Amino acid sequence: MDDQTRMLTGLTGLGGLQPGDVGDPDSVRKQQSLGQPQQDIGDILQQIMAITDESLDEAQARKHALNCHRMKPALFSVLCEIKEKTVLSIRGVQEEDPPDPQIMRLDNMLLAEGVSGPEKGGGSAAAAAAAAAAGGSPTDSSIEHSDYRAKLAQIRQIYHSELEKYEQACSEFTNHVMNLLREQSRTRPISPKEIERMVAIIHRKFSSIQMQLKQSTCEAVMILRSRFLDARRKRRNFNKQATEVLNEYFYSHLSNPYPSEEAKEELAKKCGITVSQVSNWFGNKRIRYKKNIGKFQEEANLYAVKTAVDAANVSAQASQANSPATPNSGGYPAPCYTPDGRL
DNA sequence: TCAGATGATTTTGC
DNA sequence: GCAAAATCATCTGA
Repeated sequence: MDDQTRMLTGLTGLGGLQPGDVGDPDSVRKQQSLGQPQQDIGDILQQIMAITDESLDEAQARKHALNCHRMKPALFSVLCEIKEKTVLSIRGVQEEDPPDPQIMRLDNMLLAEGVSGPEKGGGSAAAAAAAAAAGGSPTDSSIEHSDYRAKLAQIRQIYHSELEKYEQACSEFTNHVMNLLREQSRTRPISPKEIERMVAIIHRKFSSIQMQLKQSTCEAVMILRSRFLDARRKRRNFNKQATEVLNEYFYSHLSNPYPSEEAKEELAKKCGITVSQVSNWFGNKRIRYKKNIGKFQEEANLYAVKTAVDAANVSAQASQANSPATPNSGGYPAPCYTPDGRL
């Protein structure tokens, strides 16, 4: 059964009209003899066709009369059904979009940065971590920390205010369109489903605008992060005492310059830096020592002597004259050389 | 201003 | 996941 046939069958069911009867004067005449409902449908169609030939006032009056016609709901119902099964059904296939992965990524990032979602220590925690990693002084890091937090709060405020504006605009526009369609549904066949689809289309358009807002916000956060928190930018040399403590450990463990987790923690504590900074320092030191032993020999000797003196002092204090100076035994080259490589 | 030093990050291999 | 190696970005002293 095709759509046209269905429509006519629908009308038949409602008013007794048969397929092929519409537009056929003989059939109309025949239907007139069959009863009032058939005549109604013919009348409605005739009036619709004739409405364009009339003046505006006449057309308005006619439109009103048609709106009040008792057969109108049935006719609109059938026309809506036909629309559902043709144009709208094709659109419907395209509307089932999966969630956009880009939006999900942006949402996750904004959430992680503490821009979207409930206000939390996300950004400030990141700031604190970065400040700690940068190894800056407490005063410096706290200033940068509060500055970063203030800027992040500003971004958050702008983001939420813009988001609210978009949502309000979306809601207003949706209501407007829905009212318009409901109003129009009195004069042309518009089903509730069609209105729902239109609302979905509007929401999609607004969500694409929201995505742009989210993208811009993410960019702003990234710029802020790189400006305030990029550890490379905030690199500070360790203080002299910290470097000495690390060097002492390195040269006194030259055979195996790989401090355990406990040793790293202790060194970090002594130097006032983080464990990962200790790891970085040892990583850099190992590779740079290995690459250019000659350059580091003087330094190695210095620390070897220092270690020996310290050990001797400890021994003297403990009345033990002959304790070993360094525990070196292979692996990395021994430190006690002259700068030209001689023992 | 610039070269070298240095701390941090990224890439690579195990 | 850890370490080596390469690289980056900043600091520092001349």
